[in-house]
Amino acid sequence: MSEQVPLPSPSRAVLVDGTNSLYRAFFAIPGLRAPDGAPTNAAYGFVNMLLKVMREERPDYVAVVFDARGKTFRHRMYPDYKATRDAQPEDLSTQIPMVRELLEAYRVPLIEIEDFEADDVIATLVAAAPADCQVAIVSTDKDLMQLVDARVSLLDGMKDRRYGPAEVEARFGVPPDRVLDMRALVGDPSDNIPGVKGIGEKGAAQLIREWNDLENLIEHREEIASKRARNAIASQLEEARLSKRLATLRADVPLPLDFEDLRSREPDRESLRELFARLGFTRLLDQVQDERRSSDSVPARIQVQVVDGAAELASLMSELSRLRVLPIGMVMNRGRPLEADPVAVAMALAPDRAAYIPLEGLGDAGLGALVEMLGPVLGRGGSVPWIGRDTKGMQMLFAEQGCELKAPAFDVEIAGSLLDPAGPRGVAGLAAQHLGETVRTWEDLVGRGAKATPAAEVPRDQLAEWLAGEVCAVASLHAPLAERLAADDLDELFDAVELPLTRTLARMERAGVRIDEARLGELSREYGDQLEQLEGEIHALAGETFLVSSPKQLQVILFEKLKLPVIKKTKTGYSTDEDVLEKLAAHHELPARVLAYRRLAKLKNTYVDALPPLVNRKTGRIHPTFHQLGAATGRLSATDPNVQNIPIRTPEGVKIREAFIAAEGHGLLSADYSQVELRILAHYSEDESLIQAFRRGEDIHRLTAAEVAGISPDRVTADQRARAKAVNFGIIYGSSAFGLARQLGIATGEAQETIDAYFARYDGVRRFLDRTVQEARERGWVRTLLGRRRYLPDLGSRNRVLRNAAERMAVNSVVQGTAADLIKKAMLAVDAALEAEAFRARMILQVHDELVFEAPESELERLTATVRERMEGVLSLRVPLVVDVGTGRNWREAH
DNA sequence: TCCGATCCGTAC
DNA sequence: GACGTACGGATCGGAA
Repeated sequence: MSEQVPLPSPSRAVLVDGTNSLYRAFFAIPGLRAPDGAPTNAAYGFVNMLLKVMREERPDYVAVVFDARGKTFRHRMYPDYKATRDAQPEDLSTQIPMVRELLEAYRVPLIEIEDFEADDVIATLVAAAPADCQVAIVSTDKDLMQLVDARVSLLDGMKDRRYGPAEVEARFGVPPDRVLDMRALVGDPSDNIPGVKGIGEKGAAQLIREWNDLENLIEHREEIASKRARNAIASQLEEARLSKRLATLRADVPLPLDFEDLRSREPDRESLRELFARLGFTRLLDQVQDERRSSDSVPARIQVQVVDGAAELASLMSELSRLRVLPIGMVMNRGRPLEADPVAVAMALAPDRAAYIPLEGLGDAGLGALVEMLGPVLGRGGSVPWIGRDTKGMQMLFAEQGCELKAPAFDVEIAGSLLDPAGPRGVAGLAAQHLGETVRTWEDLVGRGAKATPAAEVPRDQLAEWLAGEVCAVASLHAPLAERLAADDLDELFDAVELPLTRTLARMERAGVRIDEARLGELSREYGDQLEQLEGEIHALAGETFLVSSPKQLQVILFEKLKLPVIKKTKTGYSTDEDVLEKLAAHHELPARVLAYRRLAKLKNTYVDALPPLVNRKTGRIHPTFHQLGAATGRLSATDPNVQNIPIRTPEGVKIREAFIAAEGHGLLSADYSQVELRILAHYSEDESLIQAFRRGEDIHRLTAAEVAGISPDRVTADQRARAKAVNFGIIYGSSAFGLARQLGIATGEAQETIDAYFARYDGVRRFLDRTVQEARERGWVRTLLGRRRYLPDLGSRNRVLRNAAERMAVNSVVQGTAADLIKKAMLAVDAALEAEAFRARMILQVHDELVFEAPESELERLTATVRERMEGVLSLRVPLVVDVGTGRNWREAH
């Protein structure tokens, strides 16, 4: 990373004047018809033009804009506007639906705004584009010349012609910002804009050069040298002014989308194939099928060297040690690295050359032999930095073979997620966005879901070509992604936190956690019996049998048969969620039974019965996958199982936590940050009373209650404290009075009073919230303490619901994301200490503000001190960080 | 038969 | 419409 020179990399946008382009295509290519006889010439020409522009511009954003159907605001200004135009040819009109379908398949947004022409929409989009975005407008319409400047150019989609400021001036004799004034004089016969009769292009340019703009020219009309021009202008003042108004583009068109919505996307090749076949576009059909058969640009140029045998492997090794950086990739038969059934490994030796190592070709030793040779190069003492996609998985795979790799020098997926948490994940998406190249996804190769071919059954040459393509794409992505990380000040977060964290997470996942299968078996039977019992009671109360777990059927029973009151609606019907059933319990016995049924069914289905099948038969433990940037805020997420939502709040749920146990002779240690998000809020808000409360180590909810009510903390009731706690969390989540009221079961007005009292007391918090939203709106993104970003395009939405939601996300992302920063750093610090201080303890779980360790019993005491010290000292905020530590035989005891 | 949408509920 | 971030089970209906 650090050797990369940060270069600004401006984004590019292509805005196509669809109406203009379609007309041009219609007249340029006569006669083409689909197999069914429908004319297709304009659609075909249009698509080819679009492809040409996309190929040449490789835009990050793209949109096609059409004139509104029917009249526009210009017709109201001037009833004769475009009065001389012929009606749209019927053969053209019938092709517009085709173009719509094609654009949909290409996943290019089509914009058409009532009352406005394409030009106005384009002008609005140009204004909305990011400041550093290079915009290419595809049109031959002269009105668009007025938009040209250093970052905006006009492109002729069919000819190789580009109008920048210099070209515009060469063509019209005036710079782009004077084009309008010139058009005022010249007019436009095709739009029926009058202009000033008697003045042509040459004369107009001269006049504008001399007098700068129309109004100045009019003011000094007596001084115009040429008598003919003087008279013409004097007699047609209003025509000139009207012409200018008509030619002026509106940049304030209300748009139904945000500029971010224009991000280029991969086409839907299935739909394209179907469309091309239907329309008889055989050349395009062949192209898209070729892409599917063999994969396009990147792999097509890649040389694949298949390494088969010890001698070739040895010669590859000598080549590797000379590389500055080694991109490495792998294919596994099953998704999970720990149940590793690796099929092949590949390395990019150059951006267009890869070595492919099928593991079955290496004899019995297979991967082991390869790892043994690579170890010295890529291991902790090794000299070659390595990069890849899923570098955590790679480390797990190697570690299983006894080779612990050093942390990678780059990971393209992590880099991509850091650059934009909402951006594309896989190599294909990243290559499309950052390289403008097409890379096949794994699904392109093997298919999706149940139909997918197992990796081992894919023919070797296809597998080799695919993996070589991916690993070469990784190689090509390295530099541009690194540049963008540096440009966005994300390089330090990436290098110092996210990259080393891949190694910590790999260690953690390999460690896994032991579960008490016997105990879960007992619980399963117990819950099963109780569920059967409850189901019987529910059916009896309902007077018929039905599927209790079906909200749809339950609705019928509750609201139609029993005529219970409807409390809340969902999108499709009446809600039967917990809230509703609690309220209905006052009317009838049945809802309470359903609640009990649901609670037990949830525990049984989601945890009790789901955990045992996840036990790895080699290790006897479960090995959850931690997704390093699983949440948009920077938090981890976890799957298989999601260990981050194991129950804890109810007595029944706690039993599941008790089934997470330590190995023989070991104990579990749980360390969690106390009130970390509120501490972060205190830090950011610089609110003195919050800060002081945390410094004094007080019960923050009790104190909040006391301060808001203006009483002393020891007089706070349980109810007051609960309310304060809800407000404290509500602040972080951005909840409204309505939401708070609903949660606390109080009136909205009362909730509002509590919130008002809170902000009156904690005005620093109010200022922090306002500042955060304000800055986010200006920049389009928020950032955490360590610079992690999240883009919130909806902050500028005209839809209030979307905008409010984005404002809540802005605040929450700063707080939640900063907490994620903290604990990630803490994980690195603790993990480093475990290694440096030769602990046998292992970090095994992370639950957002909690770390869980497993250690020999004899180590627990020393571990407690080390973990607390590292976690509390991870960063220095305006308030202390406090960590609560507990130990025990199972997770409940430890927590 | 498979898959996505919907509803619901668990955690922090 | 109304409280942020996740994952996942069950059901259901439409597509294959």
